[in-house]
Amino acid sequence: MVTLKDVAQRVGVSIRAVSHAVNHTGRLAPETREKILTAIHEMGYYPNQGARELVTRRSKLIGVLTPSLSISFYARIISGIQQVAHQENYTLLLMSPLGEKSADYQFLCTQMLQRRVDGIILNPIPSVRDIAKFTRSCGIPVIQIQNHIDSFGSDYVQVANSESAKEAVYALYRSGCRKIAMVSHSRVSEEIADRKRGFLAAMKEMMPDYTPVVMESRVGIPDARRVVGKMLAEHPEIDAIFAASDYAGLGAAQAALELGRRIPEDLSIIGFDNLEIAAQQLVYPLSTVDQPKEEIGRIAMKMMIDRLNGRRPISQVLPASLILRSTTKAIKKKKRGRK
Amino acid sequence: MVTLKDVAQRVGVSIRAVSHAVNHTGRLAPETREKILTAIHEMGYYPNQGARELVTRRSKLIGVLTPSLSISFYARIISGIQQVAHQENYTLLLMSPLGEKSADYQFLCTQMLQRRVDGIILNPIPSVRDIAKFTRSCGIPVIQIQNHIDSFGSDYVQVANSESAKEAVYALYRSGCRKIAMVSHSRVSEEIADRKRGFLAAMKEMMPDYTPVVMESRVGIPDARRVVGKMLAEHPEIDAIFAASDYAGLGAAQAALELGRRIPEDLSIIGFDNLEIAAQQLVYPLSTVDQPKEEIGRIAMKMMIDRLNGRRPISQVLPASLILRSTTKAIKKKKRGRK
DNA sequence: TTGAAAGCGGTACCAT
DNA sequence: ATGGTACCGCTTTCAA
Repeated sequence: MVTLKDVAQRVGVSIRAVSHAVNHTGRLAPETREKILTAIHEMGYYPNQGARELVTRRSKLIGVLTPSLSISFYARIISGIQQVAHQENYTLLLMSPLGEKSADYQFLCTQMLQRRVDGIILNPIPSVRDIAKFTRSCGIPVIQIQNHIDSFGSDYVQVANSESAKEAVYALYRSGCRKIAMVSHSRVSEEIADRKRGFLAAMKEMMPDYTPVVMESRVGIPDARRVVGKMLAEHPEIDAIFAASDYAGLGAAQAALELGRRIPEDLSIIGFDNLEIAAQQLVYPLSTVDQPKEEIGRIAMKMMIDRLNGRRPISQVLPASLILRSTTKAIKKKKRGRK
Repeated sequence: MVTLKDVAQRVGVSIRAVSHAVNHTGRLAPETREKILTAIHEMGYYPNQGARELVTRRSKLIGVLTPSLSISFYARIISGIQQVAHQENYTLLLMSPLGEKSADYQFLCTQMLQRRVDGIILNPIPSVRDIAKFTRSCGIPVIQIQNHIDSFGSDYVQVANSESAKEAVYALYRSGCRKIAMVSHSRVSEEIADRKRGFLAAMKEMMPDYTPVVMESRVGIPDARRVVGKMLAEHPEIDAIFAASDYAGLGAAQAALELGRRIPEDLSIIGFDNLEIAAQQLVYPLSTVDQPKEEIGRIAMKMMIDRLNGRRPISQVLPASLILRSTTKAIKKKKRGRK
């Protein structure tokens, strides 16, 4: 590997001169700088970040902790993060645990600490609390996505869960549905709870006398399918389901189909997240609430950079938009129709 | 951040002692070591990898270059890589380009070089050749996944593309299909070409007198759908399609459905890759050739470690297995039926 | 404008 | 068994 010193010797200047040429900093005679730059190019010199970090105390590395890479949802968020990281010359250390155990997460934290990441962008993961002590102890900034747990500080970006849930209910109502149920998730997280709150509020607003059915499933299509199967058997009057996630929505669709219900004529479904898997259904592409994933990522990284530069970023709650596909009926009324 | 020196002062030993305690190396009195270890724990000391790298010339960082994170296929491979990286205490630098431009890739290479990655695991990406010069010039080992382009060296792991394609054709044949067509991809890559070779060989073997229809689409569902629509219009006799990828398979299914064909009665389809999106179709989960993605990742990383330790790993061609789901008819004959 | 030199946090060699 | 110390590649202060 060619070093600063090598370049300096070759050009016949001091190490310092080369350093400043690389970083576009300090005062340097234009001609000297020119000579150095061409030498750098010729010799294929690349500054050693590790060495740099040692003296500047900044690794230019951002840890991104995510539950699983194979969920396209997070991949899109990461893509957004990447976009602004790229501009600002930061490198991402993408970390996701092998299993669910909190030991796995501790391992990831250890790795991030050893690499001296400048900050951490935290997607919602289980056993979040275990990690808090790591990040607190070394005092590196954390930006939370979707969650905002106090022990990680106050910087977060998320979607308007409650309001979006309301919009979904309104859409269902306008399309003629009245017996609207919800499938929520049992592993309680704040964002899911918010969606449920929004659902209940909207139901109360539109139909004060009706008490909606709400059931809970574990995350994933299979369990949602099981739960919705039971739900429809017990409450055959249900004509629409608002699902706390697209997984739940897809599970609901599967259950309904198995029971011979037509979608959307007999049962309408709206999911949440707009996962690829929901969009790409050949036969029943799912109506859903779209989270602006890349935008979320971009904003999170921008907030990170603000923090790193000593500024105080402001946490954001983004609007989510309804995407009506095949699992909802066309909306009548005056309002504009399906998307 | 607490340093070696801090720990040494606190315990009252030399820096060297602490270093050896951390690395479980060198000779040390058991009691000294014990004292040091507890101090390390109490003080929350984490060795600075950057500093380590400077002297050991090993970053313990492996660059993983991948076309897109949001394709679950690569996520699964990465998961496999992760598993063995974890064991061997390597950290992954996951890199994927923002766009398709080769400038993007150069940027990623620059980042990897600056971080002094010990090696690169290379998934099949466009403009692969541009990258070769980077990796050659610094002479770091490269393990290729799926491809094996000579300019990157001779270490690769891939699936038996040609043989697997043959198996798919046999399965189609045994289920009673005779007019079997193929949808290939136009952006020529060696793996796709192999699948096509396998397809043609099997067809020639089973039905020497029939010249199968082969058409090409761009990667992605929409274009496959367009191409297959045309194909079925021009050749209505076609009763089965072998697709070079699940995207093509899904596009084929969509086109067939639009033309009023029943699946699998009128048209059978087998894809390739076993993507999540193909498995999770509510109504037409796709029959496909499963690539053992995690296994591929694990093997790639193992090969990487072998290289890094001066051993010469042997490149591998793994078997892929047929997964028959809803888009193929039950196989008659003596052989065992659907999975 | 430019060069010399200190020091960042480690490792490893050489004494003791 | 343990301590002292040179040095890895780089930034940055200080003098010239």
